[in-house]
Amino acid sequence: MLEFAILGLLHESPMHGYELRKELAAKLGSIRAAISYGTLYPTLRRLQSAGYITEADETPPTTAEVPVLTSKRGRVVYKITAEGKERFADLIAQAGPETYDDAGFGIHFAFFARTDQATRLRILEGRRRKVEERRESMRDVLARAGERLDAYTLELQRHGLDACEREVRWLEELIVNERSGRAPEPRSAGSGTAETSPHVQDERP
Amino acid sequence: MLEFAILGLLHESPMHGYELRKELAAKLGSIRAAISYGTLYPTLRRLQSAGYITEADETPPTTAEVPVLTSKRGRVVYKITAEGKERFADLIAQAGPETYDDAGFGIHFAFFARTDQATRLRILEGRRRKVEERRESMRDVLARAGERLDAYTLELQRHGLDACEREVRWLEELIVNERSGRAPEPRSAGSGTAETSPHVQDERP
DNA sequence: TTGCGATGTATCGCGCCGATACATCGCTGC
DNA sequence: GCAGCGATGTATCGGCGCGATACATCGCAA
Repeated sequence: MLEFAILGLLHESPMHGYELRKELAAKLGSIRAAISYGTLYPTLRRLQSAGYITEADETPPTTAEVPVLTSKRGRVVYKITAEGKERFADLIAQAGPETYDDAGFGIHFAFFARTDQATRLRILEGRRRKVEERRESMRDVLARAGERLDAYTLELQRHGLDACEREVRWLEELIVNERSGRAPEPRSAGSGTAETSPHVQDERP
Repeated sequence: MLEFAILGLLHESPMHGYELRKELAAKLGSIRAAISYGTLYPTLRRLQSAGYITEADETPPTTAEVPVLTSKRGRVVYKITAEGKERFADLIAQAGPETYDDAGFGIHFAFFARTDQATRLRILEGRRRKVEERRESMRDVLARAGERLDAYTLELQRHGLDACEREVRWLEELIVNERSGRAPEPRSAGSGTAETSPHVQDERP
């Protein structure tokens, strides 16, 4: 899953680890906490040895040869390879059941701008189905659990049920929009949100 | 974290693994998916060798000695020990920072009926603080990210921000109730939810 | 000049997950 | 009468991801 996110980010521009983590935190802030280094660096290694990313020597060597003696060992910038782009596309296309849990869905959604409309629709509907199942199961618990559960547990279920219902409604909206070919409407999110046009689909480097 | 949940459940009555999983799914349905057996059984083992739980031979031996030859190896029922209850109380009292993330908070909340009021308040406030921080960080992203992020990512942030704001309001309500000494008000959750009175605090076996 | 916070790379132990295997029990259908 | 199927039930394995920790450099403020 993190593999997917990293490939997605490097798809936009080369980056080093620290930067990657910050961008990820910004892009996925609503889904998950910042990625741990204990995950990030091993994953980068794995991606590199799989050939999906390579080290890009940072400084364009023309500027100056000044700092030769300090061995530096500074930041390591990675960039995505052709195989990496292919892999990313595969991961989008496959979209198994793990794509519909909280984390998986969020990450896939965050890269919808690089996902074709049919797949977007498929993922949104899969997610909706999953959240609906969750909702039904919680309704059941709330219905037959008058005695069995204490007041706090019930309150927790109620709050969770509410969140599920909200998410389903949100997904419905997105699905309707998607079917009609529009990108998510800009809506009020500040004052002058720029015209982020659909701009879907930009494969090929 | 799962250690805490298992101890909490066994605190109520002895159970075998499968049952434990189902009860957990019902009690924590709003928080997390059902616990995996790959977690459950090793955890039970760990708890047992730490002395927090023991095997309880299921059948009261008086009923019948009929099935002797079939070696059976059927369900293994566990029950909590005195050390286990102590451990559970410790885990409630400590309530470190991991108590405030999504999973940790949910699990602790689910056992609020066994938690004293002061600790309940402390946990609710810690959680609120954490969600508020998350909310602020997402507001920042939304404010300065007109250009940097695409429409889908923005939509994701908006949905996440909304969820944060709701949770903060929910927590505020709970905190007010808690301060005034009331349990969460029954509210509309069916037709005749029975009088689940506060009934907080039942230590001592 | 000392010290601190941001930037930056890296490892280690371990909790937890999903897949998988396997065995028993009771039901329904042929 | 027995075949198959879904529920109940215990268990292991590989691997992802986390939190803690270590360490090194840079710029700035006290």
